[in-house]
Amino acid sequence: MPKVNLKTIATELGVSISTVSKALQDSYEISKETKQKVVSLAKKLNFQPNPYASSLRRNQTRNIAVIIPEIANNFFALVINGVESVAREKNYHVLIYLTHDEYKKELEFCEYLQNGRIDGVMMSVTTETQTHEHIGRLTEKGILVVLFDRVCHEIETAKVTTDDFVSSLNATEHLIQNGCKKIAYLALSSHLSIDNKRKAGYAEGLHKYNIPFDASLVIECGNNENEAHQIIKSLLSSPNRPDAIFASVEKLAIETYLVCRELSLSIPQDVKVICFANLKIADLLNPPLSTITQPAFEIGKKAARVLFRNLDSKRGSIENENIVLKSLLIPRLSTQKSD
Amino acid sequence: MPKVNLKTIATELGVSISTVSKALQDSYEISKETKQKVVSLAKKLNFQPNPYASSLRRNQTRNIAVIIPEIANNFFALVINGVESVAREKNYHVLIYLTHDEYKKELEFCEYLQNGRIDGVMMSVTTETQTHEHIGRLTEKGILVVLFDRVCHEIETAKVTTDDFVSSLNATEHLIQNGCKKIAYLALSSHLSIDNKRKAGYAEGLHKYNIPFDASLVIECGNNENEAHQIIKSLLSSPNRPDAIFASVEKLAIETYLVCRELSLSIPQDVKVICFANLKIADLLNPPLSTITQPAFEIGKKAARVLFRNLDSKRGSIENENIVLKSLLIPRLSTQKSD
DNA sequence: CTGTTAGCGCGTTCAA
DNA sequence: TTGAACGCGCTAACAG
Repeated sequence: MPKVNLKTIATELGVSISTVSKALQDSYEISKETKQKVVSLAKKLNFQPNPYASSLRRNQTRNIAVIIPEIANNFFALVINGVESVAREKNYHVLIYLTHDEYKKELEFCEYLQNGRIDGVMMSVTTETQTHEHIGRLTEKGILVVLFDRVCHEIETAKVTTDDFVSSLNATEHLIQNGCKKIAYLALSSHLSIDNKRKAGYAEGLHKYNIPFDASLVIECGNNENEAHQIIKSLLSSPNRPDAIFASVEKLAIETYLVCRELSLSIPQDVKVICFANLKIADLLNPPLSTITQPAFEIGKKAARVLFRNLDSKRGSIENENIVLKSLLIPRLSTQKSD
Repeated sequence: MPKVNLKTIATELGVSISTVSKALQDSYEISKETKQKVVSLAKKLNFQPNPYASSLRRNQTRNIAVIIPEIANNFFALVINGVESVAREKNYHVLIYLTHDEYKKELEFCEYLQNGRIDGVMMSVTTETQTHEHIGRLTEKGILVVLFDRVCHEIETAKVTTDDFVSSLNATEHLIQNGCKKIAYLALSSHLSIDNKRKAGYAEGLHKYNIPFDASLVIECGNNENEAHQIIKSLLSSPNRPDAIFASVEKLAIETYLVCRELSLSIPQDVKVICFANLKIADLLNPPLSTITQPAFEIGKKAARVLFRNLDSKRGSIENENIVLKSLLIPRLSTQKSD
C-alpha cells in the first residue's frame, strides 16, 4: 500500500507540489496541458487528497455529529436516514453519538466535540436535560448547532420541530368526537419541550369541548419500559379507568397495547388509543391504533440542510430560525366505527 | 471563540510547545512541577488537542465507518447501537454510510474511504453485491475491514455472522413438527451468503423429515416492498397454497402478515409463519409469529471489538477470523397449540 | 503560468 | 529536563 500524495504526483511529473494541488482544484492559474497531465496521473494512481490535511488548512472537517437519545427507535432511525441522504449530496460525513437518554452522556459529547473533530452538531436532547449551557459552549467554540424534535427553546440556534400543539389538539378532538370523556395523557418528562407542547394541545382539546382538565390523568411514565408498563397497568386496572389513552410517544403506545392485552381490554371498545408513532405498527396491529406520524425523514433532511447551509456560508455562527413541519394524523377510530 | 492550542499554553507558561505536548502526554522526560503547571492550565483553558492534527502525525484518525444497506431496520439499528457502545469505550468515532441496498453506492463508499478519513470499516454488503474487489482495494490501502451478517465469504478478513444454517434448520423443523408439509421459503437474493445459508438450513430441515425439496417453493422476493407484496400475494392466493411460510428476513414476514390479512387468511390456522426478526413485532402482533432473533446488539459489539483490537495492534492488516454467534429461536406455534 | 515559502496543530527526533 | 527543528499532507500568499 504505497501512499500516494501530492508529492508523489509532483515528483513523477517533475513539477511542484503546489502546481499539482492547484491543478487538481482546477485553478485558473494552471495551463490546460499541465492540468491534463496532473489529472490523468492522479486518476491513474487513484490519488485522493487526505481530508484531514485539508481540514487543518481550511479549518473545516466536513464531519458533523448527530447526537440522539437512541437509535433503535423508528423516529430517530428515519431522521438519520434523512440526514445521511443530504450529507451524501453535500459531501458531508455523519458521526453518530447515542446518549441513551442520559444527560451525563449528552454533556460529555458536547464537551468533547469542541475539539474540532466536527464542524457542526444536530441534536435531540435527553429527557433529563434541564440546562443548556453545554450547548452554548459548543456554539461559543464556533461549532454550529441545529436542534430538532426534542429541543431547548431557551437556546438561540436553528431548530426543526413539528406542530406538536396543533396535532395533539386534533388528536384529542378525534378521541372526544369518538365519545371519549376521560382521556389519560401519558407523558415522558415535563422537562421535554415537545412533551409540554403535546400536553398543552391535549389540554386545549379538552378545553374546547368543555371537559375539565384533570391533572391526575396526566401521567409521567418516564423513559424506562418496565416502569412505564407498571404505571400504565395500574392506570388501566383501576375500576374507573380512563376510556382513552393519548400516548405522547410510540414506546408508551406499545406498552399500552401490551397492557391492554394483558388485562384483556379490547381496543378500541374498552379503551381508545391514539399515539405519536413512526412505526409501521399502526398498519400491523390488530386493531390498528390511531396515530400522529411525524415526518421524521423530512426532519432529518431539513435539519441537515439548515446546518450545511450555515456551515457553507462560513459565518461561524448560525442563523436563529425556527422551522416547524407538519405531522400527519391518521384517525383510525372513525374507520373502526364504520366497520 | 479564542482557539486554544499547544502554543497558547506554551506562551502563557513561558515554555516551549514540545514541552507542553510531552507534559500532556505524561512523558517521563518532563518534571513533575512542569507537568502540574501545564496540566492545570490546560484544564483551566479547557484545552483539547485537535484530533486531526494528531491524525496527521500518528497516521490514525480513530474514526471508523459503518456501511449498511439501511438504518430504518431494527437489526441494523441495534448493530449500530452495539458498535457505538464499544466505540465510546475505546474512544473511537462512528461514521454512518447507507447504501440503500445499492451496489453502486457501496462501491462509491469503498472507493472514497480509501482517502484516510477513517481507519477501518465495518460493513454488511448489499443484496446486489456479487464481486468483492472493491473491498479488497480497501484492505490494500491499509483500511481494516470487518464484515458482519451479510458477508462475502470469498474475501479474507474478519467476519461476524450468526448460525444461520442451524437456526434455519431448527425453524424448519419447528414448522414440520407442527404439521406443515408444504413450506415456502421467501428469499431475498441468491447472491447473499446469509440467504443461501438459511436456504440450505431450510432444505436440510426438509431432508431430515424426508420431505422432497421443491424449488418452486423457494421464492425470491427481492428487496422492494411492493414487488414482494405482490409475489407473496399471488403465492398465497393460489388454490394449492403452502401451509407455511419461512421468511428469511423481517420485511418479508411483515409483508406476509399484511397479505394474510388482506386475503383473510388466519395465522397460524391457515398459514403458519416463521421468520428472522428483531422487532418487538412478535410480541405485539396478534397472533404472534414464531421468530428467529439474531443477537444484533452483540454482533455490533463483537464486530467493533474485533476491528478496534486489530486497529490498536497496528499491524496494518487484519486477522482473518470467523466469528459465529447464536440466534434465538422463539417457537410460538407450540404455545399457540396449547391455547 | 509556475514555484517558493509559510503555515494549519501536533508529535518526535535530536541537541543542548 | 527542556527546546529547537522538522514533517505529517495540504492550501494559499506571494514572487517570479
